[in-house]
Amino acid sequence: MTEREMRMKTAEIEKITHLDYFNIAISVDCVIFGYDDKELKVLLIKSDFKEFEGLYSLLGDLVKPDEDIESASYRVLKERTGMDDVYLEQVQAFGSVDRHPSGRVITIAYYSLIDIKHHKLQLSHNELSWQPVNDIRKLAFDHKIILDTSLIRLQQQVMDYPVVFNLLPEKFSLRELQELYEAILGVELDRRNFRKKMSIKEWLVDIDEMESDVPHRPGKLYKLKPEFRKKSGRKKAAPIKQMSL
Amino acid sequence: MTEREMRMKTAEIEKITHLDYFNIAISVDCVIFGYDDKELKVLLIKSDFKEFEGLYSLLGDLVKPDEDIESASYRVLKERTGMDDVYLEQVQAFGSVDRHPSGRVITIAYYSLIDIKHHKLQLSHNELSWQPVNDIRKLAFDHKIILDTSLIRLQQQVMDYPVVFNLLPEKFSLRELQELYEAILGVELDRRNFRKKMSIKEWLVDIDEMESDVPHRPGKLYKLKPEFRKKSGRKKAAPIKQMSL
DNA sequence: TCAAAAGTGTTGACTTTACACCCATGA
DNA sequence: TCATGGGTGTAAAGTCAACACTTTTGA
Repeated sequence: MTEREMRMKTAEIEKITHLDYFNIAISVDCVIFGYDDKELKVLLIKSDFKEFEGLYSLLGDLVKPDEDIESASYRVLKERTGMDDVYLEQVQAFGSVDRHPSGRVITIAYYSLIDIKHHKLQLSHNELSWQPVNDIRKLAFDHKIILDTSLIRLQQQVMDYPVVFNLLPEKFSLRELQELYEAILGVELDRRNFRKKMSIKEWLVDIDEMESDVPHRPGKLYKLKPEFRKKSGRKKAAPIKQMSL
Repeated sequence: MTEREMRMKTAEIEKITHLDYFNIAISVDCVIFGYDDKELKVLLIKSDFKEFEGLYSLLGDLVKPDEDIESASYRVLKERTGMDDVYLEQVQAFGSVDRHPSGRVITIAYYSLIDIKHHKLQLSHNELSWQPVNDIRKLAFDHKIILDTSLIRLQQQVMDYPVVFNLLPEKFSLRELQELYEAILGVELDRRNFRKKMSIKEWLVDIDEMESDVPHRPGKLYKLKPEFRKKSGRKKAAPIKQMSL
């Protein structure tokens, strides 16, 4: 690189920096929750940014000018998990001036609930990994705050609406369901009271099958009644033309 | 330089790569609630967009590149109401591609609760007006949806936290407080049960004064205990250098 | 036969709702 | 003296929390 080229680069960056003073980029970040091994997990990726070397971050991308923000988060989900038709809900926007090292980027956080078993796909590829929510101490950017906020939101939702089923396979036992609630809420629940409450809510249908492969008395299996199967997803991701990266 | 380091983007390069995407404008819109004449009201302005001639819209502005989104909404509030130190809370972002006729604008909605009596200022100036929330049928842009979403959020908050006091003067009677809850929630409440609940919550302090100017037996006046006076406002608006418009 | 979880009801504490009368004030 | 809301308690219904024993299965 000649000195002239070096100077050019500087000038170019100068111009960009200036431009960027008048412009704000907007991204979506997805807090993708899964449930496995009796723990609530979240899908993370090794950060690409030098500034955050060694840290993980949420999955996100810039919003394209011709794409709804909800579609953008569906796109990120689909690109990263291969899954479509998932539960997705906006949490809120995060927009501190200094939250992103390369400039002004306001991000809109979404949280998503997926059945981790349906995934298993492009994991070892990029540096994606499922990590237990409770073990996470630090993330790139302000992603730890986004995660914490999303978890609180999930905990609130879970108390009122039948959303946790998006984290489970279609058929599940009451024990699995209770353990999932316990993992999300971080509390222990009384089994009899839990079952009573579930039967009052009338969310479940007994499908007359039993667990198998358990080292103890098998429990009945249930499904969520179809009328409660709201993916909350009104819009699907637009077809992906090209994989980013 | 290892291959991984090569693959790692620096912040500078990231900035260049994604220059294309700095093409979306971002705004805040404030749903400013007030309470007067036993009705919940919202502060609106005549839209100056041809596309929305005759319609009102929420108060908003573009976010400046060097300003936090929360500060931006404080700024809008201060510019429009002259009030500082108000209750303000983010609702969510709205980002449909076609929500704004003059281009791609993603907006972040905030709702605010103010004491309408402390306002009264620059009202007749621009075309600001307080309108009863229940009478509003149509607004410019997607502002009706933003309003509806904000109202639902307010209703949820009100059930759990002592926020309604931001809509009242410092001293108020239990009747006024109850009427306010009724206006927000759109239900009638039982007076005895309402008073019992308030006394259990222990939010109020009896200031040993009575109403005056009421055409009936005066009630006691109360204040909110100072420890509950959370404006939720961590950040104030940055000092305004120049009035927009 | 042991370990592990399935399945199942009752009681007391607390919360919520419904409801009615006398009182103080201003017009 | 009348109209208006202030101020107050109780009982019944419903919800929530705590708690233990028998049964079924696989190892």
